[in-house]
Amino acid sequence: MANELKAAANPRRSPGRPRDASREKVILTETLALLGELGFAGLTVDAVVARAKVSKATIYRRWATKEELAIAAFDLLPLIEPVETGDIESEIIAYIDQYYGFLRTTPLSSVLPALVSEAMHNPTLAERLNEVVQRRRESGIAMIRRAITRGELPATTPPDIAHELIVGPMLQRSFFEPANFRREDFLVMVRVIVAGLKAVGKATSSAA
Amino acid sequence: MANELKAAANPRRSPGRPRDASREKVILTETLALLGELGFAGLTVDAVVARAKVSKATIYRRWATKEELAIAAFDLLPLIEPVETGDIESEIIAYIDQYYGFLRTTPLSSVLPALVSEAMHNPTLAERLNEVVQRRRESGIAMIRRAITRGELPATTPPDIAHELIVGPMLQRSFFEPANFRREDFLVMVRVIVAGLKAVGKATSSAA
Amino acid sequence: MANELKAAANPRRSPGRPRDASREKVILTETLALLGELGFAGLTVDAVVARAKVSKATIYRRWATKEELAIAAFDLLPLIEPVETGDIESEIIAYIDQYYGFLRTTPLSSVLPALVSEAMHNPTLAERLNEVVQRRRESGIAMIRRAITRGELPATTPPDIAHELIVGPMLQRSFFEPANFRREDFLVMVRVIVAGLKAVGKATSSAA
Amino acid sequence: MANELKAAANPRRSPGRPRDASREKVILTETLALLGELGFAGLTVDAVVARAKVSKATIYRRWATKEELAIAAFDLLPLIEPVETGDIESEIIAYIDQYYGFLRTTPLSSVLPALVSEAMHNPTLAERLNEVVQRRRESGIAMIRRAITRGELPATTPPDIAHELIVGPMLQRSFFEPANFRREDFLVMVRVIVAGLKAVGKATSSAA
DNA sequence: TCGTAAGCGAGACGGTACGTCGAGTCTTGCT
DNA sequence: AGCAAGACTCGACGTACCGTCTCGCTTACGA
Repeated sequence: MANELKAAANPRRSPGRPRDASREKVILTETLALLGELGFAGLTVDAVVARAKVSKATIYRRWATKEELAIAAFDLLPLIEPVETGDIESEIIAYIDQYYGFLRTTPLSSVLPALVSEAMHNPTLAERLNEVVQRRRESGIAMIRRAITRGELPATTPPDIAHELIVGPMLQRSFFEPANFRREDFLVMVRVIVAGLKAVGKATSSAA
Repeated sequence: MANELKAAANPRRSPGRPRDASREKVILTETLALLGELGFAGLTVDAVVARAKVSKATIYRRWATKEELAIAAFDLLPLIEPVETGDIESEIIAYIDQYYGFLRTTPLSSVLPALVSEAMHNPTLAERLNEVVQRRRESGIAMIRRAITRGELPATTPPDIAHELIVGPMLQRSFFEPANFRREDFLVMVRVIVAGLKAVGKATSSAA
Repeated sequence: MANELKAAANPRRSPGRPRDASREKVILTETLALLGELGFAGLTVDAVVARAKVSKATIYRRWATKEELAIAAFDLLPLIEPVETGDIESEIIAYIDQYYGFLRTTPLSSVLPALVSEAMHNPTLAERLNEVVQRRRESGIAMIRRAITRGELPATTPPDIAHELIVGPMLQRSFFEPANFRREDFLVMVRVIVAGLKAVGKATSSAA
Repeated sequence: MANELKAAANPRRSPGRPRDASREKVILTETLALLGELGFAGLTVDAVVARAKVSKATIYRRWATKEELAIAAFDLLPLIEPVETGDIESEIIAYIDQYYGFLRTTPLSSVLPALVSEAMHNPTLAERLNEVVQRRRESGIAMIRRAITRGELPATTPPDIAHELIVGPMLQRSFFEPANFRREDFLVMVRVIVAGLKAVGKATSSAA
């Protein structure tokens, strides 16, 4: 019968009024905006309510705490999109340049440390945060992998560790001296890292 | 009379009862303990008051905000004390080991990101935080300098940048994956960094 | 045709699916139960929804507010049914006994004051409430009238006022000291009221 | 020493900043005003906060719930002050007139039923309410006692029950038909009650 | 037999108040 | 002045309830 067909067609449709996807969007957009203006500590759910013309219940129905809301908003931020030039050093520089762009134009630098801090004492949040951060790392690691495939970096290079060598100093600079995010310093660091990776790879392979 | 002598000896001595230095100690100790137990977000001044048997006024007479209090407490943490073995690679590893020790036994990982987050929108705090962090860096940079003096690292090595290459990944790991602070990963990273510094130094000096 | 006959027979029949009368019953029953358990302030429409397995829309299609719903539920309560013994004093006592029974077994004492309170600032509700209360008074007033007809009470006795003399103290006791609803006190009061009505009636008629 | 004298003079003085009595006054005054304007259901603590320029904490430090606050405010209302004319019937009429005055000029009629309703399911509140109501009854009962002392009412008259006969109908009228609080009706009722009390007293004493 | 109009359960939605909690300030009496 | 104690203002938190609305589905009637 028709009923059976319908049920079969969309068996998982839950009853009741479905959630309004547009609410999600408005909420996260305004959250992100407020995060940019005031930082995480200055973010209040009441302000989101006021600006998104949404009820508190609608927010808390979707995210359990202010922190989870912030992560969700944070997750809207664009990913870094590595370019492939064939020269890993310049690729990494471009990667850093993009990161720097985000740093200036998004609430990244305010949200991220706050969430990290909170995650230290909140496993649920830690997991959520980890998912998001992990996903953001992928494109960078892939960039390293391509350089290995190209033979530009040694085959024994561990991509995630190489990536960590790049991102670590960037993170340190953006957290502790965001005003001194000097490109020339990173040029030096990238040169050291790439040289180091090559040198260590050579040693390893010749040892083998 | 004795009074006149006292006044003459310390002309800037303000009138009234002098501050009780022991209060400072109790407050900071308890603050640090609470920071360790609950993290920065979980820290409340009322809790400090309760545990230190101190009045709120006594706290706010010394530090203007909860954040400044946290920095002051944080500043009590011991510094890393590099050992000098003559081999920079093993020295760095020892440095990392000590850092890891602090990570497990102090509220470092919780306090630091919270303060960073707050500092992003609060210049006063940013400056205070910078002072403290800067001081903590010094011993590590000195360690690099000694390696240069010994001739172990090229003379052209910029000590602060070298230090940043080491600390960055450590920070990144301790913030985002504190549970995976794996020693073997750092062994690899340190080898790459040292090799890179040497390689780049050689290239630079031969080019000169 | 049959259709025309039907339409003619019930010309005002509105189109669409007719209301399900069973819903009304379930809703009011559960409302009354909840009213008994939690009182008016503790009553929530959501709880009615949950227990009656009914949708909110179904409730609000029938009653405009929680208050109206409560009145409707309240109106289900049985009326007092006076007995006729030929002796007005014992009849009144029986009347009070019945009232006391309701007091213990129905949410009367909780619902009534709440509705009264609300009615003070809500004319619509006040009118609805008045209708219900008025209807409940009738049997008691009729009891007085029969006593007048029997000649037991003076012909000049105003039945509604006599009734009010009886009900007033009962109400006062059940509202402010429900735990002290002492039968012996009412025996005294009834004796006074009946004696008073007779004495005043005699004076009035002899004066006339 | 002086210390001991002081301590002895005021041994129960609790340490810390004492509560500001003026806050209490402002809060209760505004609560009463709002109660009058909006009734109990319309009363919100937030509105009290706004009008009294007081913080919520200051309110909740003193009263545990909105209901207790309402009782406290309610308790500010003036008591009925019976006049002594030597004629109990006219005294009762004057008593009723005063009550009627309060009914029109105070939030009595809105607050009282709401509190009664709530008290039915809240023993703590019930007790608080009972204290207040009991105190308000006293002057009326004393009025009856004086009439007994004067010999105007029989010595066997139970004062509280006589009082209840008067107040009951008044309560019933003010709760259910506040718009029809007709003086002439009460004139009749009072005549009946007084006549009844005298008649029953005579019967009792002659029987004895 | 089919379409139209309403009823129904489920549950999302805006709004509003609740009572709690924390930061930072102020006010006591005492030192 | 400093100190312990604790009241005070301000403002956000997360919860709960009201009354409205929007889904997909069902039920009756009338064309």
